[in-house]
Amino acid sequence: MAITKVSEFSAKERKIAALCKALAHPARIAIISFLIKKRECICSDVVNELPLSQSTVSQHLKELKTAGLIVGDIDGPRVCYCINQQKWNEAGAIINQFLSQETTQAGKPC
Amino acid sequence: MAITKVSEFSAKERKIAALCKALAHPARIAIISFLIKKRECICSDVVNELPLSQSTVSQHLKELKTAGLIVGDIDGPRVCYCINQQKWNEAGAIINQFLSQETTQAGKPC
DNA sequence: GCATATTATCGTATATTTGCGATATAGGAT
DNA sequence: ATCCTATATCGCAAATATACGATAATATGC
Repeated sequence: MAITKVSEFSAKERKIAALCKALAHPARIAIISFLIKKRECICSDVVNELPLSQSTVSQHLKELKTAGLIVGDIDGPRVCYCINQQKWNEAGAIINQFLSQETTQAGKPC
Repeated sequence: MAITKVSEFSAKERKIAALCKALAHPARIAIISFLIKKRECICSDVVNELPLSQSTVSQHLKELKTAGLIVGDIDGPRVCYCINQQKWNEAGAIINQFLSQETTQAGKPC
């Protein structure tokens, strides 16, 4: 790829793309769904739920955490994960604003 | 990666992830925004708009087309691109449904 | 026919992602 | 201290994605 051109796009464009990227793998969609359903759970619960190894799950969790969508609270030897309510709502608002732009101003179907 | 585990997830999870993946690059966000604004345009218009080469833009357009989000209509030597209204709306509905799940049933902030 | 314009595809280089096993780290229990 | 459990991280291999130049394909104009 030589040099990535990501930095040449606007902050908004990069933000939307980054959020979508965090959700661009079925494992991460499944993790989010599971966390919403269970409200909170530890890493090993997720490992039991998904067809992936512990290290791979840990990686996906890290990506979601880096994107800010989930939080991990250390609870003794365990880590209790849950949705970051505020960031989740923000992300939803940003993505939905993009998705719900009006596309039918004129009438030409191309 | 040895073997990708994507197929072991549900169709719904894969669908959401695939749509997000199509939107997971700022160039593709910029293309969609541009198409919405201009209503329709040819490939070279997009090339002039983005800081990327013609071949790279063509690749991004192909990904968006494969995801079903845009359509390319051949118009002589040109290709006129525009948003696929129906698919775009469907995609918005699917993603938004996922994003707007209720996350505050109980009260524990984790 | 030939030249030009527009777009797609090929080939290639590099970057990133995905996935796992092995290992490290940290806390709890005995 | 030692063992066990739970997570994170490292190292590696393979798959994908990003990017570009070069080339092919297609349509138009001459």
